[in-house]
Amino acid sequence: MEQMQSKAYNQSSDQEEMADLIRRGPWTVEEDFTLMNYIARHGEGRWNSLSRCAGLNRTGKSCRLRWLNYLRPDVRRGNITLEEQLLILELHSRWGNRWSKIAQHLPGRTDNEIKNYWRTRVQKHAKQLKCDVNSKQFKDTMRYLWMPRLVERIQAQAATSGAGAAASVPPQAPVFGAHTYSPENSSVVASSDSFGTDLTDYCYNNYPVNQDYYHLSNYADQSLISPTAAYFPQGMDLTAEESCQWMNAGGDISDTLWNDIDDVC
DNA sequence: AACAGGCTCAACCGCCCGGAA
DNA sequence: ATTCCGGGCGGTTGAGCCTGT
Repeated sequence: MEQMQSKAYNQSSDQEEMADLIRRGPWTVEEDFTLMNYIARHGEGRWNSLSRCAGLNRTGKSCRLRWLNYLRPDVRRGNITLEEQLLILELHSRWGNRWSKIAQHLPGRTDNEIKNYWRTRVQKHAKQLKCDVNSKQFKDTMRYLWMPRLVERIQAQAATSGAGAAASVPPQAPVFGAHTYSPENSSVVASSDSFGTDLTDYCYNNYPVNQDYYHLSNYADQSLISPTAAYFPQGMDLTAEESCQWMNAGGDISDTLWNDIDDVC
């Protein structure tokens, strides 16, 4: 650690004096404590002066990042849930790499965390499929295979969790109007924003209160019972047959994808 | 047990934007 | 109108951990 921290200092001659003052690299417990204490007493913002006043030899940016991504009390860490994964896929298909915007709809998750999830999990699959993450091919795979699979697994999870989970469903379980989750009513394809809005609003409103309240089974109707039927509707860019052909053409790749989807899910 | 390769994620970088001076 | 500064954002890096051999 000592080595790493000393290595982290700038080493150019002109910057030597600065390097003595400005620390970089991993934060120590003491620094975290100092930052948290200062923010508790004075609030956040004006990060450069905050850093100075708090006696932290860090850049303002570093302090801000540490606070927002790690120290903030409402930061949630740990595994991204199935529901969160689905939401990320959905929102990313709408907004692209607007991580902070996506993060706003996943309470407690930081843009950094979502970005990392996307890069390590989602991009990995694009790589395995030998296609670009922004290609239509990969987006179709996500839309027609990955996301339905996620919904399927979420349902299965809800079913196996049994009455206990059911009991935690809020009295007014969101049905999201007449909308069911399928690609055509997702804003990915259709102009309607209703699914995304409803879903994200629901997540935002309920997730911080009780995680159990947030599960997609509540707004899934019979169309989700058979994802393959529900997800390859008429008029889609890719028909079920085309999708199957495309996947089968991949041979091992398709098997790998399914396995990976299960792994990731 | 030791090693290599892959993966994760905290942290940094560079760019951009908006507001104040 | 211009410059400066704080803050936000997406992209990238690399140390440490994990896993397979």
